[in-house]
Amino acid sequence: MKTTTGDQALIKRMNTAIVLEAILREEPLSRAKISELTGLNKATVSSLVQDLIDNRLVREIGTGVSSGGRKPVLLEFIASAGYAVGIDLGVNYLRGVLTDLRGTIVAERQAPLPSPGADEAFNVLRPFIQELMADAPASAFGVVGIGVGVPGLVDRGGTVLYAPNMGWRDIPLKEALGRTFGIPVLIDNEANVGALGEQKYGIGRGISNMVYVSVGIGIGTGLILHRELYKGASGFSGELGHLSVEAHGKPCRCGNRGCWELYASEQALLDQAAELGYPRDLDELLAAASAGDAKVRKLLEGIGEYLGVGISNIVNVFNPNAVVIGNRMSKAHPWLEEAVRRTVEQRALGFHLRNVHLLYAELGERSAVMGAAELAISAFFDRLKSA
Amino acid sequence: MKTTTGDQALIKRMNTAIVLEAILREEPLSRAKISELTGLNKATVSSLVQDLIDNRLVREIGTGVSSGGRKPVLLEFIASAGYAVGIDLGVNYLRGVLTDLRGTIVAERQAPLPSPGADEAFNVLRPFIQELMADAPASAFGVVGIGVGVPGLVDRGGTVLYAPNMGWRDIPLKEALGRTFGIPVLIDNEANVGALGEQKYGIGRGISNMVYVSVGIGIGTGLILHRELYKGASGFSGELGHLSVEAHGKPCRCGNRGCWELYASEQALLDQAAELGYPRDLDELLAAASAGDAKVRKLLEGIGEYLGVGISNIVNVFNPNAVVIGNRMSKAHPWLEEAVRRTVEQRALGFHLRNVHLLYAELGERSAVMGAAELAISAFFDRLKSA
DNA sequence: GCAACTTTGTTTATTGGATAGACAAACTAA
DNA sequence: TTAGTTTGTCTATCCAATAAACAAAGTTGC
Repeated sequence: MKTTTGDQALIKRMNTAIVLEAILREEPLSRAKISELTGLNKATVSSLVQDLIDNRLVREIGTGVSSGGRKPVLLEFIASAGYAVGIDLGVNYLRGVLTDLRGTIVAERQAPLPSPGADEAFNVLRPFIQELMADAPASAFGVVGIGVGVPGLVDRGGTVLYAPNMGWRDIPLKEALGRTFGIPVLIDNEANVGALGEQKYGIGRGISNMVYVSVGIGIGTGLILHRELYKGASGFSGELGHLSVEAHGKPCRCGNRGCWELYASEQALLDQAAELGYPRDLDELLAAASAGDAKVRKLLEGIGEYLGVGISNIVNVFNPNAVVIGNRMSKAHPWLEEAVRRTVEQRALGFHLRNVHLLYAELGERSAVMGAAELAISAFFDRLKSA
Repeated sequence: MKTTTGDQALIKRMNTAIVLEAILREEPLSRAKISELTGLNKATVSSLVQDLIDNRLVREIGTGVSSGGRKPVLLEFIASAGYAVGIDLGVNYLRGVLTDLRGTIVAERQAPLPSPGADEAFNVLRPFIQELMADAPASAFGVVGIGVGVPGLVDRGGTVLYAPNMGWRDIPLKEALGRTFGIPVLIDNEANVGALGEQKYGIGRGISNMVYVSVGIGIGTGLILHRELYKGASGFSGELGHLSVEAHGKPCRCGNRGCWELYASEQALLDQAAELGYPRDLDELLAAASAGDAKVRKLLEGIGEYLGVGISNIVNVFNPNAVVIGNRMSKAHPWLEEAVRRTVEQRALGFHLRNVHLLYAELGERSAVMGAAELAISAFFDRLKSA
């Protein structure tokens, strides 16, 4: 009597999601067109659209041009029905955005993170998020969530199990932020959110199987398989930076030997450059390369080759549609590209090469923040679907 | 008027599948228990069960013991409602089973494959399958499909793109068999079907994320992620045998260098053994190891270590619940186990090690045939669900 | 052996979402 | 002005699931 007939409700939720997604994909759109596109009956579409309008997610924006009969009433998604906070928590910086529900940036902030201690970081993070949230205009749903990308392993409960470069262990970040702000909080690894950012808003838009390689001081990876972030048995996976590419190579702090990131990361580049007397600074090295410094270019080519070695492995293992290189090293793109491409073409299996694209992050330093915001946005849509 | 009310039908199919799966999982089962287990209303369950009985998939097998009231009527799945053929097409052998819908072997056959040419193979394969099908008892659905595992790359359309050890290129095996037998045919890579076999009927029963490592002359792998075979962009993935573990190691025929299978396969073992004057035969080497031959044991330990190197990579990349070592080398299990375990514990990331089990194939030489049969069985169930 | 209680499974009336088809409104084209 | 087209709503109907009542078949305690 009170229960909504169990599964009758499910099919309504499914169809509502189908209608909403059609609008999101092909705005502006009439009811008739939605019916045609989705195969749902016109009456069904009308009813579901009315619900969406009542829920302030969709609005009518006037009539379109006639195609020989009554003019269609065009519908659009109300992107300003809610806002999301995305945070990129770096080892020594903080980057944040406030976006609308479509991922358009409304406000943006940056701050240094002087000390990496968890308590200190939290004391900086709290007002930082508060200020971003204060920038949100009045809206139907308000700020729908906070997404955070962190440089470490995160479990399903949003606890940062281990962030070596910050010295963190078992920091219950999600719980702490959730208690402070009282809205949904989503935490994930920096590479995972970067992957999400590029897949949703960047160069990887719409790609089903994509591997995002975050090349910074270390190498992290985010796996998007079947359009979803892949997580392993424990909720974290894809530590491809610790894929051993030299079985008897240098020992790594992770316990393994010959890990990929020892040969292909920014750290590897800086170490090699230092041996030649260059400063330990990526931007200065890139300036030198730009000015024509042959020794630096040679170094970059070496890094590119090792990147290619690891990417060949990735291609053979995942047979993805695209590999996207992101984070700080993507700035070196012009001097890496050729060596990476050549190495991968030499090493990866021919059948797999056919379908793979080697791409460089389009959002640059914003891959992670945008992905973090996307975490919050998609969690919001998921809640809509299941309630 | 004629359309089955679009989505009303979907929910019935979903619920029917839920009921059927409950019966499959916890036979024998009463209607009341199913209602309790699934949360579906008793009346709904009764109605759906009646449909299943009408469709000859389920039957009543008498009453169970009372728990203080009317005795329950127990239901069971009719495993003999149909049969499936599973074929393991090897480089020089043919292995086949006929199973019922639960995967119980009803008939089994083996034959040599004298010449690996595609036409000759097909001439042997056709009567081979015919004889297996002739062994099927009369049943409601008859033989519901043929699954085949082949040692090569298979595309989504069931064409064998490349089987190096058989010299095959672009052989439309699915189409040929489909035309001959007029029932559904499913073709997949040997390692993929092996993974499926172990995950459904072997040591990996019920495991969500599992990597099956088929160690034979080469190394193939089958990835089961989220309980499903993972296929990449082109429909084939998981060529982990060609994961480079020595970036500057031996060149491989695949074009890469230092591929894992060059160091950890049966071929690697036989080559090393031959250098020491041993015969090129796995069984003889295992007999020697069994008799206490220290040199052979040392060789096996070396193979185990290299297996461990690759498995550490797998663990770090996929964070699976289990890694299952199968195919011919699983026979060497007693002399590999310790070296594999030690190496993985040294090299894989601690957080990932927590949840991973190192297992050896339980079905032995039958992993692949059973997985092939499972391909046909699950395709049959999928057809039931969608029609 | 009987009354009271339990459990199983079916029957019946109701609910709610999707649909087909009719229809009204708004427009084009000739 | 008239005929035809397109859009969107309305209405009657269908169908699967459900709650509640009910019948059938047990058990248990005295």
